[in-house]
Amino acid sequence: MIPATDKAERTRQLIITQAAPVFNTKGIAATAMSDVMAVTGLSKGSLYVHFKDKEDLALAVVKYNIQLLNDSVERALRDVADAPARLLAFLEVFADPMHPPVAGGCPLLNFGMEADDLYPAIRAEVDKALHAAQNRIAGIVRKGIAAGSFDSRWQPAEFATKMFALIEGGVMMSRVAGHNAKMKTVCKIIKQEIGNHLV
Amino acid sequence: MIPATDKAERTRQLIITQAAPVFNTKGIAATAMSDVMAVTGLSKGSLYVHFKDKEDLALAVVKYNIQLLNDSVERALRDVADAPARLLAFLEVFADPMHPPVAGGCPLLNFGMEADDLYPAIRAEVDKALHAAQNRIAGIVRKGIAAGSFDSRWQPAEFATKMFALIEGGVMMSRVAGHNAKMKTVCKIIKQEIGNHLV
DNA sequence: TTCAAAAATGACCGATCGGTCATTTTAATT
DNA sequence: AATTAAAATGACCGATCGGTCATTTTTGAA
Repeated sequence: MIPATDKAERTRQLIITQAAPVFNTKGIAATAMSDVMAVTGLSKGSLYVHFKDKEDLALAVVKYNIQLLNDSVERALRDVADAPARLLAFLEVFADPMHPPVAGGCPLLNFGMEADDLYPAIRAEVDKALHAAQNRIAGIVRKGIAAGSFDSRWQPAEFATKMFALIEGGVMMSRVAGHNAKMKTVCKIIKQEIGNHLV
Repeated sequence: MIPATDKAERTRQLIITQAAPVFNTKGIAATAMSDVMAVTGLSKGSLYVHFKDKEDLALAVVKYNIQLLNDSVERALRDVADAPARLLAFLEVFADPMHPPVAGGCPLLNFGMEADDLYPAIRAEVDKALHAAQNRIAGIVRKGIAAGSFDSRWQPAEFATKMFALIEGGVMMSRVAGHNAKMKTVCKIIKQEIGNHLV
């Protein structure tokens, strides 16, 4: 079929965008197709026109939530030029876990922990995004070194892992606590770390 | 009733210990009471003699998994006297996320992320354990300072949050990746950090 | 050995699960 | 306006969900 109409694609995107916060909040196992029906206003049959099964929908939703997160990062980095400020802008995206940029919280943390034993395709998608996030940080550090902002002995990849592990650990603690106290500590620590490597 | 028999308590503990790895691996939502029947060999009615509903069982299982983790930590710390070695011993408990001391992985991470939006009682239990873990680290640092092993300007509580956030973040990354590479980096970073504060 | 209380059983319940499909509605091309 | 292929519907399916309960079995103290 020649795509004479994009109705299908529009409906598919509607389902994904509406279902995204539900999956990211309740989790995959606890989200029923009836929840997706309720939030989209579509019949069950229609959902299965666009997705072959629940896991297929879940994978699309995971990808979308990850893209929302990446978009938030890119938006925060836009118009920020120098490397130290860019690291702070990246950090700011995750700084308030109780009011996260992606509804339901960090999808890497949420779906990563649920998928690691049960959904290999989703696990792989999260893994890819985790590496991309660390590469984003490492790239900023490298540019900062090249621009003379950071100490050239700083290890970009190692710091990227350190910073992102701190962020994810801090987000988890704050989500469980129900407030941002631990995340504030983590942010302070990361900022000190950055400050220690300025030239 | 005077506890004329401890049969009930023994059965209750059997259910908890057998169900613990199932819940910690599959998650609460994805674990069915039929799974617990299968792993315990008990009838459904018997399960409901000892637990009023699934969430009641889940809470007991969460507590048990957390205790297993705490026991692993205490076992690792036993017979280790000086503070720097005790920090390393603590770290070692979490150093191999693909072969964790508690079957299914770190229960604080697993249950914390699943419970934060859905199970308030379990969330509170995990929160308590997260604070206890950080206090354990902070206490070791304080003793190390008092004993003259660590720089007295080191902030125990802040380092405890830093170390535990790094650990949990590193565990998450390694579980999602399916190997321990990121956790190895995290361990190296924490060891450097400890080394930097030796007197 | 008796006996009462507690534990264990398994059939059974209504609800909900993920998923299917014959039918109707919609939409774009002719 | 007619045609046709795709989208949407909702009743329906068997399986499984969490949970109940009348009955049987086990237990331990008397």
